[in-house]
Formats: sequence, C-alpha cells, structure tokens
Amino acid sequence: MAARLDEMDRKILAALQEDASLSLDEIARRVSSSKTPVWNRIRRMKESGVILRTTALLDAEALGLEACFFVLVRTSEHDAGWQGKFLQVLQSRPEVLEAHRLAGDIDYILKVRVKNARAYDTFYQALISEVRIYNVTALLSMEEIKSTTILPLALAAD
Amino acid sequence: MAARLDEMDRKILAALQEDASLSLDEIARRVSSSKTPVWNRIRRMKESGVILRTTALLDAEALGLEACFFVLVRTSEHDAGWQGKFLQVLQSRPEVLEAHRLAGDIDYILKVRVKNARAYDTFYQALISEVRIYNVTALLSMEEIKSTTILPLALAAD
DNA sequence: GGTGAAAGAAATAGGTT
DNA sequence: AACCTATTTCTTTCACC
Repeated sequence: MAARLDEMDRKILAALQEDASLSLDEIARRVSSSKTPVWNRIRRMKESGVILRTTALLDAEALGLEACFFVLVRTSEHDAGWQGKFLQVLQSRPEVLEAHRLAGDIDYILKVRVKNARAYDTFYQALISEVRIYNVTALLSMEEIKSTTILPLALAAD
Repeated sequence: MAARLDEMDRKILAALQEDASLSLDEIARRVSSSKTPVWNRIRRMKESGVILRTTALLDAEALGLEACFFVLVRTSEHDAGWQGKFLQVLQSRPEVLEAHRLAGDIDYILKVRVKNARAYDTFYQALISEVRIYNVTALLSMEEIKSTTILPLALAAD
C-alpha cells in the first residue's frame, strides 16, 4: 500500500504540507526542477491518494471553540451492530475531530472540540443516550502545546 | 479574542476547510456573492489569524507511517525549567503531531505518528532520556475511525 | 459591494534528450 | 519515461465605479 516516492516527491510534499498555496514555479524552484514535472508528480500523488486534499487550517480559539477534550471510552459490547452504531454517531457529530479504535483496555479515544464545558456535556449526554457505553473518562486540555498536520516524511522513508 | 464573523464569513470558511483550492469565483457562487467581497473577507481573516495557513493533507498509511500512539504522560516535576525542556523536546520531534497539557491526574497527552512499534520505542527512549517522566502509558491505535481538521463552525456561533 | 482589465498561474500539447 | 518550451485557459489582484 505504501506508495513509492523518490526524494523529489518528498520535497514537493514537504513544501505542500508547509504551504499548499505555493505556486508551481516556487515549488519547482525549491526542488530544483521546473513546472511540468512538478505538476505531473503532484497530479500523480493526488490520484494515488498520497495527497488527500488541501484545506485551510483555522484557529479554533479565534472561532470561540475554546474547549478541547480527549475522551477515553470503554465498552462492554463488541458486536458489529454496536460498533456500526457507535461509528455512525461519531461520524454524524462534527465536534468529534478524531476517533481511534485502540488496542488494550481502553477501547476508543476521541478528540472533541467544543465551545465550552457545557457544550461538551451536551455532546456526552447525546453520546451515551445513543449507544451503550461502559465507562467514559474525559481529559480536559488546558493548553495545546503543539498541533501540526505535517507528517514526518523523513521518518517515512523506506 | 474570538473574532466576530457573520454568516458569509462562516460560509467562506466552511468552503475553504472543505477544499482550499476552490477558485474565488466558485466560492463567491456558493456564498451568493462576487469575487471582490469574498477576496477581502479572506484577506481579513488571514490577517486576523482566523485562517492560520493552507496545507495539503497527506495519507500517513500511504507514506508508510503506519503506527499511531496516544501517549499519556505523568510527571512529578512541575517547575518552569522542566516544563520548558519538555516543550522543547516535543517541538523538536516531528513525530509528535499534537501535545496538550491537561487538567487532572494525567499531565500531558501526545499524539505520535511513526512507521512502526520499533520507531515508537526509539522515540520513547529518546523522550525519557531527555526529560524526567514519572509515568507513561501508550495507547496504540488499531484503526483511525475518524480524522478531520474541519472545525464545527455551526457550533462556534455566538 | 460590483465590474472588468492587467498580471500571474495552472493546465496541457508538442517536441527533445 | 521523464523533462522542457510554448500556448491556452483560468484565477487572482486591484483600480475604478
């Protein structure tokens, strides 16, 4: 599944992760190439799914979304029906930014972004009313000390 | 600190979160306006820091970064010196995608993206050799069931 | 806030090594 | 097969209404 990328592909990805609004000319300059090959490589990486999409990152605090919780979920039900329903609830809730199924005694972790603690409680009540959950621990973030979408390409090399 | 945004600003942000490569014409069409006001609003929101940057989101699995850990950190040291050093280590490590200081008995949570469990161990050994840490629990993600950078603008409204 | 023209960038075609 | 040059088309930017 891992796409084979050469050094130039990685440099292009690094530039696009840093700033997706760079012009082809500027990217070409940075990777010591010219527009056409860079354009072809980007197109290929979009088609192959290495580049998922390009997005504007917003400041949650500036938008008034001042609370962030990590939610540790334990369940006693592990059948497909329950899991499907749980997944559907997570997908339908825009305040759930991330959800992972875990190995070990905690079953799921969620990252939830809301306006305040009250809004989190509204989410929590909705969640437990829609699916049976054995145990929930909410970790409240006091400070986001690092937040990046930039994947470490250097560590990805084969 | 929360910027005041009207309905049109929010619609523009929604479009840009979904696809930052949309043309001004297309965004203007979607928000039932024309290029100039949309362009001015985007510029204002960039200047005011509501829009942080635009980035290409990549597929971590396709790049061979197949392991994701959430790391719960407890420390016994809470002085500024320790905290500064810890922060510096997190910032310098590209595999740390997120780090939050928490309320409650767990002090920090990290999200760490690496190639495999061995690469995580390398990171872990480096971390504990650079700063004193009382207790670490690593939660291994088996499956990313949701992952979005799209903030819920509807829930952000005053 | 709208219009439109000038500048700039993206997308593609055709030729080159 | 990958790159370079040139052309067309689309987009951004900005002065003016």
